[in-house]
Formats: sequence, structure tokens, C-alpha cells
Amino acid sequence: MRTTPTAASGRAAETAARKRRLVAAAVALAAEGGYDAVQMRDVAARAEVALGTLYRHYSSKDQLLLAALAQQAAGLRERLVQRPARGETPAARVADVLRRASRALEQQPRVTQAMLTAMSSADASGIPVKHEVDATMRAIIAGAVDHHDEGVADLDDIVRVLCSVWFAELTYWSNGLTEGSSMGDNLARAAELLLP
Amino acid sequence: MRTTPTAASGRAAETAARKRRLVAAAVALAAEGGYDAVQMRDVAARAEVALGTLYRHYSSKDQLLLAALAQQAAGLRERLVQRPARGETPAARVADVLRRASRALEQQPRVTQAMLTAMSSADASGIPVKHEVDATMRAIIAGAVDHHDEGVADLDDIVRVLCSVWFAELTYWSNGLTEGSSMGDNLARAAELLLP
DNA sequence: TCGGCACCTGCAACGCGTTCTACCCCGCGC
DNA sequence: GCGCGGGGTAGAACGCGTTGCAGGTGCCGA
Repeated sequence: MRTTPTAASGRAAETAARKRRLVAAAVALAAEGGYDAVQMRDVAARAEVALGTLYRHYSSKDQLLLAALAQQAAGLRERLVQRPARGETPAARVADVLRRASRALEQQPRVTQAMLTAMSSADASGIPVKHEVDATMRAIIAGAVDHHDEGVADLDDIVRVLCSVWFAELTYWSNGLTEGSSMGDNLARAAELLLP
Repeated sequence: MRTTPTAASGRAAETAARKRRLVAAAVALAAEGGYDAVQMRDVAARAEVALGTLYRHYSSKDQLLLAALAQQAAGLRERLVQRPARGETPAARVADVLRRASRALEQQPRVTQAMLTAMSSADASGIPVKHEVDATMRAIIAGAVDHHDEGVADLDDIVRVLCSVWFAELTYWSNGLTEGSSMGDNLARAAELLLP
């Protein structure tokens, strides 16, 4: 090899760095003012990139935020792999995981709101990333339910329902229909109902 | 009384008629091309009303579509009151109701998509209407579950979960994450899981 | 060594939601 | 009878997502 594979030189590395800066800029702006504060011109400026370049890598604002969401979801999943859910029963473990996730998301309400807006956007070009995010969320839940390979009955259906409830609860919360931190409790109760 | 209460004369009646025309125009445009096709200038033109008047009555596009959604939801509920769900068990009745509702919504995919987009918008001024829609959806489900006043345990929590699943399933479907008519089946399976 | 092409930049332009301005009209209270 | 205020109208203007265009610059194969 002429250069180390992860070297900072080379064209590809530079564009990869640009993409990273773009997502980081989007998250930073979202943290300040939510979806509306993520303005494409500002994102480009903060990442020190031309507007056209931003659109070359992310074909829309929603795609940009979906990339951030996918990254965030993957990070959450990784953290949960390293510190698995505690609890004897599947219901308790799911409740634990969802409570932790909700707490993390509640810390950054504006970022969460921006990403959820992108997730519920009708933009057809975002479908693949949305599927990816959906798969990650399901994997997180499934990992908590069936942590010890106990062979829970109807696993897929239960995970689907829990994922739906999680998504709906997040949407309600980030749109101001739900107050404070009832998300975690509601999710825990749903888990108890589904996993007796 | 000088005129019949529902007479078409009088200032108030005219503005009420204008509001009705506006919502009708929004639905008509939504039927043709979904959320994007509902353009405020076009809505105003089709309702034969000035743009400023549209904004006097509905402070944003999302508010307009939420008004349409609230109306639609109320209509659905009324129809379900007149033709109640069939079925011996709560699960069967809920499945019946949700299947019927899903079929109705699937007939008008573009209208549904437009309304759902409005429902998941972050527009804070829409919160009251969103709560109203949420209440209607819950009432529909609760009516099906506890139709014979059987006193189902955890009724509120179960209804909350079913409503979340319904919302999430609709969002997934109208954003193209879900194919065809799996909505009704998924909802029925959720009902079976929650109401054994 | 020299095109070529892939990627960037800066910037103008367009569409649509939303707001603002200026004006009109009509029913109600004085 | 008259002024006034709540709606209504027409239309310009603004902001932001998105697109298009006219160059620049550096690696890569001929």
C-alpha cells in the first residue's frame, strides 16, 4: 500500500470528511433550533462546503437528517450491545431499553424533533434509509426481548407492535402532544401488556 | 326568527360556506396529487376566495388539512356508530373496525397521505386539532373493544397502544414503507396480541 | 505531457408557504 | 344618516428548499 488505508489524504477521504462535516453541521443546527433551524445554506456554510456539494451528497434536507438519524440509531444500538438490558423477564428488559433510549432522546429534544420530522416526511427518495432505521429500531427491541434466546412466541409481531408504539410515542412527544417524560412509562406499560 | 336558522343568507352563513369550500377544495386537490398538490394559491382559487381569506380562517396549510382530517375522522366515527363492529370478542371487533377503516383510507391514498403529513407536522398551532383527532381515533377503538360494557382490564392502556399502532402503520404505509394492504392484517394481529 | 472527467465553488433563479399593504364593502350602533 | 370595524380582495414581497449554470482544480489514462 502506498498510504495507510485510513489516511487523511486522498480524494475519497476528503469527500468522506466533507460528508461527516455536513451531518455534524446539521445535528449542531438541529440542536439549536430543531427542524426549521437546519437550513441548507447554513449547513453548507458551517461545513465549509458549497450548497451544490451538499446537494450532491444528500439530495434533500430530509435525506441529510435521515443520514444523521441512521447514524444516531446505529450509535444507540452499539451502546446497547455493550451495556445490555438488565432484567429477568423480556418485558422488564424491553422496558429498560426503551426507558434508556427515551431518556437519551429527551436530552436533545430539538435534534430528536428534526430527525423525526425527516422520518415522517413523504420524500420517496428516503425510503431505503428509513427502512434501515426501522430495522435498527427493531433489532434493538428484539435484542432486549429475546436476549437469552428464550424463543418468545410471536416475536416478530410483538417487535413490530413495540416498534410502532415507540415511533408513535416519539412523534406525539416531539410534536408537543405529550408532556414531559411519560414516553418511558407508556412504553414500559405497552411492553407489560404484550409480554406477560 | 326573521330567517330560518340554517338559511343561506347572513354574513356568518357566508363565511361558514367559505370555510366549507376551502376544506372541500383542499380535499379535492389532495385527491389529485397528495400533500404537494394542495397549494394554498390553488386552494384559494378553487374555493373562489382570496389567499388572505384562506389564511384568516386557517393559519397554515397544516391547519387546513387538519381541519379536513378532523372532519373525516368524525365522519368515520359516525359511520361506525351506525354500523357497529361485528364480532364476539373484543379482539375480533377491533380487528373488524380497523380493517374497515384501513380499507376506506386505502381507497384515497393521496388524501390520506396529505392528512397524515399534516398530522405529523411540527406546527404547534395545530396541537388542539391533533388532540381532537387523537380523541376521535381512541373513541373509535374504545367503542369497538368495550362495545358491550364488558369491562376490559387495562382498557385505556390497550386503547393507547392500538391507537399508536394504527397511527404508525398509517404513517409507514402512506410514506411507502409498507406495501399494499398489510395494514389491516397487522392491526388485526396487534389486536389479537393485546386482547386474548 | 495533455486532455478529460469527477468533484467543487459561487451564485442566480424558481416555486410555494407565508406575510404585508392598500383598498373596498356592508351591517350595526350612535 | 353616518362613521366604523370586521371581513374580503388583489397583489406584491420575503424566506428557504431546490435547481441550474459557468467556471475552477487536480488526478488518471493515453
